[in-house]
Amino acid sequence: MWVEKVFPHKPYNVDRLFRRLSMDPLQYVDDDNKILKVPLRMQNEKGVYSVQFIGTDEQPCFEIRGKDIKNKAEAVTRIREMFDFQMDPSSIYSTFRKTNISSLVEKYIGMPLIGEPDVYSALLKNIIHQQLNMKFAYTLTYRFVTKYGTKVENVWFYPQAEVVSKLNVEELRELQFSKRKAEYVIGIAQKIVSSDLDLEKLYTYTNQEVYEELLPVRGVGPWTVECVLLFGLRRKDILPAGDVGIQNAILKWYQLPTKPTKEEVMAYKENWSPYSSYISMYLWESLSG
DNA sequence: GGCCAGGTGATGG
DNA sequence: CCATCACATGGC
Repeated sequence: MWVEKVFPHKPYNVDRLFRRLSMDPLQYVDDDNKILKVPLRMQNEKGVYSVQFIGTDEQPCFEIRGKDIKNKAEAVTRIREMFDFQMDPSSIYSTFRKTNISSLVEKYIGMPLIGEPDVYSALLKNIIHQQLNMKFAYTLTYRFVTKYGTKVENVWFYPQAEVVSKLNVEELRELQFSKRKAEYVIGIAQKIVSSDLDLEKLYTYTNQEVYEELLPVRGVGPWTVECVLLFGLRRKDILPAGDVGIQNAILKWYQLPTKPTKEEVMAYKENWSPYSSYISMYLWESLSG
């Protein structure tokens, strides 16, 4: 067993981190002891790591624990990225200072970007989440992962493409997937298995290149690409302008007469660059408190 | 009961 | 190239 302490910049809003993860029934969240457990695949092996908060917003500190010492460096790096421990709230704040949405920023500054463990999990999850209310989206993902994924030490791993590629539409229909959603999920997995689609190389791509790579894939539209960029690749300047939740949140915070269109949302983005992903998180979070 | 949900592809002009 | 529509089902 090894332990590594990490010290994010302050303020790090740990309550928002735990609150958001708690919405997902697949997450292992121990709110009383401020412990998360994280599933990571490394060298094709599944490992479970614990992340415990032991500081305060003003003096944030996390302890990361794992078993196998040979994976320590990579695990720590990936967990730092997943929970945005390198976040620099003062740069973010000074960017958002100039904008006219200060009440939102004041309320959520210090909330981290919260990533998925890997790009395939991010893609899979966001396809399942397309066009569903959040409650049902989480339920559907839960059914899928608890049926086809793997549980290690009470922590769920999403199934890999090899497993998903062998499913058929009918069995996903039984979980209450739509026919088309089932086709998307299976078709993408088959593309990955046949090497028509390589998600690993996306890490080195620009945002534009990621669009060009993913948009032609059946089942992947602009919203899904943006969610993969934000949650899978952890890009900091993503604002999913077509997202109905973002649109509703902007409607509310700017007290607009009607819900803004995608183009109208896009017009806000330059004010929030290069950190618009944080505004996206704040806006989503503001819909549930 | 009707409208909406952290969309997308297919269709028809 | 753009507008419209079907898709499935839960949540409220």
